[in-house]
Amino acid sequence: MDRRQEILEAASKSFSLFGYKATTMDQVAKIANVGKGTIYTFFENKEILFQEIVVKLILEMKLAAEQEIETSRPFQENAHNVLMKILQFREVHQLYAKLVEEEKELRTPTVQTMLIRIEKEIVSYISEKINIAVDKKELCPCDSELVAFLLFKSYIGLVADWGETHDSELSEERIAALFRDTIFKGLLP
Amino acid sequence: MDRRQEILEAASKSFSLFGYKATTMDQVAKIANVGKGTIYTFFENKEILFQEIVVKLILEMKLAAEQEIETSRPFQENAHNVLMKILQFREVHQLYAKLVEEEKELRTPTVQTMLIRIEKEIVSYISEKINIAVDKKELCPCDSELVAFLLFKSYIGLVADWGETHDSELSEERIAALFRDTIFKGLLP
DNA sequence: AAAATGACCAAATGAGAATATTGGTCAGTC
DNA sequence: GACTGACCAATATTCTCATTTGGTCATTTT
Repeated sequence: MDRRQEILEAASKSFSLFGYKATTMDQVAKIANVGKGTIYTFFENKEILFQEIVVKLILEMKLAAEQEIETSRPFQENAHNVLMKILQFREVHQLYAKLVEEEKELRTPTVQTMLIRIEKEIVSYISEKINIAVDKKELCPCDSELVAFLLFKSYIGLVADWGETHDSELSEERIAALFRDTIFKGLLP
Repeated sequence: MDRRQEILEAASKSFSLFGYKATTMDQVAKIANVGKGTIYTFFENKEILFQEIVVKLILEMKLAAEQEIETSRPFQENAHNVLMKILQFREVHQLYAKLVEEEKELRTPTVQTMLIRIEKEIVSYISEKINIAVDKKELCPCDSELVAFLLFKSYIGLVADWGETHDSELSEERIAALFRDTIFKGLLP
């Protein structure tokens, strides 16, 4: 069997279960049934190995997002579904959730860097979708990069931070209604 | 002279200069030219003393915000000015800036609690202003609490977090334009 | 000979004892 | 009776030393 692939799977499993810092190369070697040295013939170091796994995570997330899109539906609805899916991904996907947790508690710098990379990817993905919608005249022309950033940060804020200052969680309908009445209303032609 | 007042000023100075954790009661006593025990005749404990100072900070901030408001101008403009003022306050005001820093680096729980309190106060202040604007038919009726939260989180995100993922800072005009074209455009009657 | 291995090493980390500081008290001073 | 600062338990910090870790490379396996 492909040793490289086995190592990737072992590392992915360990990162998902214990996080970046708590995963040792010895452990990865053991799970992959491989000598530790072998890992280094395929991956320069721990961080590079991690990077490759994060790239896979990003692809997975994009795939999950893409599945939420139904071209016949209005942009607003697709955008809402995609953003909610991504935020749900953040909580449900083992690896992503673990990294968010590690960043909050441990502040591992490598994890921090990688999470920023993921966020950048998300924002640029949304930005592309906005550009497409603008071309199709579904939206007014706008600073798509900025609007994407605004949407992402707003959704994160409402879903993840609202609980910090309020007792009850926000319902998805209330969030959808807010965006319908504010940002999207402003963006429609 | 008023001993209570002297203690407050000394504590305020020390909190601003060194943060909450690094400020010792001995130090406050020394700065205030007062025996340590005296502090405890006016304030139950360190946290209560801190609270009182934070309440003052909130008042100061509300005052600064209020000065940005010119009733003859449209809501949008006032809101932008108030929010920018608050964010500037976050960076410029010695005590507020120190607390934000301490929260980021040290994670002092007391500071965390107090910052949440300040944020709550800001959001509820903006929420009130929105309600007034709705009454005056300057804005559509809306979920003012949510819209205030959205505005605050968005502004914070754009001013404070944009730099994390991008090299150049956002200009104030670009921010203003974004909100004009999105959220506010949606809120206007 | 090419690929895989695991004993090995310097550097980082962790445990935990020893020490110093801190928030808070209260017997005594003024 | 307002005020003080030596005092105390509890927490925090520093220091030490043993362990663990990422990464290498001489040796073994295929």
